[in-house]
Amino acid sequence: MSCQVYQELEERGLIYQSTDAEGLQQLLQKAPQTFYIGFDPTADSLHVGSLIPIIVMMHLQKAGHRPIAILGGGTAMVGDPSGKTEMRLMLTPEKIVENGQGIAAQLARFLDFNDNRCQLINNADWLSTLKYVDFLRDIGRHFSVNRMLTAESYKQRLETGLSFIEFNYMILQAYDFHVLCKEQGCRIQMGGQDQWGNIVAGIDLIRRTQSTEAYGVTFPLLTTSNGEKFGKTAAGAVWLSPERTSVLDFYQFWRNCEDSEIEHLLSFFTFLPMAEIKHLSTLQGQGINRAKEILAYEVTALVHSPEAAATAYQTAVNRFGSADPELKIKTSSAICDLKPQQSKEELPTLVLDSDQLAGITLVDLFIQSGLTKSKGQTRRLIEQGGAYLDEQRINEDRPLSQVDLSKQKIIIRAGKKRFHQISIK
RNA sequence: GGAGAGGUUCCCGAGUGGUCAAAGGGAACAGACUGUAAAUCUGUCGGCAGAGCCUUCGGAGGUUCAAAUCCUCCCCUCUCCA
Repeated sequence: MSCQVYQELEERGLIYQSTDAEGLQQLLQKAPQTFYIGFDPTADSLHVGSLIPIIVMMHLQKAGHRPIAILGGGTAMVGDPSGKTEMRLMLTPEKIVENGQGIAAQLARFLDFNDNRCQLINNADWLSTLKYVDFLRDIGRHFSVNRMLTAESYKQRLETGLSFIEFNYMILQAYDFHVLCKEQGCRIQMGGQDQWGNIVAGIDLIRRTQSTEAYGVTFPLLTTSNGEKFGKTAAGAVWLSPERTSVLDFYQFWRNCEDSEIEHLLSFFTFLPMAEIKHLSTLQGQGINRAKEILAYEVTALVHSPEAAATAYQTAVNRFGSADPELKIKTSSAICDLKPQQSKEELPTLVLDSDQLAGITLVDLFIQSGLTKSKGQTRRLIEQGGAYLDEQRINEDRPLSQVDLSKQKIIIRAGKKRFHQISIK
């Protein structure tokens, strides 16, 4: 099995570039390897953009290799200019630590940390105690500025401006790799496509300091058809934490992907066999909607839980109908064990008692639920016919009526797809 | 340190005294069409009220009946020079 893992990744399109595909394959076949991927603690939760690295780690761990997740506690103090057009806001050390804890908890959902099968290490452990002059003499001497400037990640920034602190990022990341190679025998680094320069810098450093051949792999950068970064929506990024992105919204994010993306997304983000994915991707009309349901269910189950995914699925089916009510489309996904029933539904809910609702207008209600952000925006929504109360189009703003208040719950809707439930105490 | 260019609403980018909440494009949102897709078309796109006010054009002052637009100082970015 383990000898197949590189091919598996390749087949799924998870590999964008590789420093030495053949050497790497042999290495992975020969013996269990330690590899590492860095995560920036820029927020206290990961978002869907980090899902690819996580999935790759899962694939490799399943094949018997040992992942190290590096928390960029030290490098976050500097800020990576790669792939960015502007300098990032600097985070306070306290915030970085706090974010790191959130991320660590999330990673534990995906990877097996037992028996040292996976490690989480904060690079602040060695970076924060570095001595500047010593570092320059031992490590800095191995870097050619001329060479660094040719890196794609810097080229872009040379147009708009690059500060020295960011310029150092590459060296620090290379040093991470050097430390991990020396102390953990880690010879493989992986990362997003924009990390190529940083990874290669590490490999060069290791060759010079340790006379060891190290390897690097990058993943493709996901973009939407507009070239936008994947995982950004109107509401911002799609987060893995249910507090930041509700499970239903998370499910819907995948459910609403573009037709043309379905094959990619299934192969990247699910563990379904490739043969099945190929088949699902060829489906047309309602069939492709079933493929999207499978995608949404699988990813939600992975990130949240099968139960949460089932509930989100049920809710969506209640709202929008099922793409394959007779389960004609074959799949190995557990979704086919679920029979959509009317009863189960879980919408994002706002609980208010009747005092708070007394005299409240529909406009205010929409704002309180978070479906809209301002009164003007809500009025516009109503004017344009996109506001609904219990499936009835709202024609004008009005206070909630006695009839509304006598119900236990009311459902408001903005546009076709965004719902919120108000539960009345 | 010297010379020049510039910082405009989510982004890009026009605007150089009133007709500017600020062109145009993108993104976004709503509607129509659909398959909870894409493309397309239509509308919206600072806030509060409802056609009047408030906040916005790097920051702080100033000139003026009136400033994103003029003046002063400051901050930041880029380019060239030392």
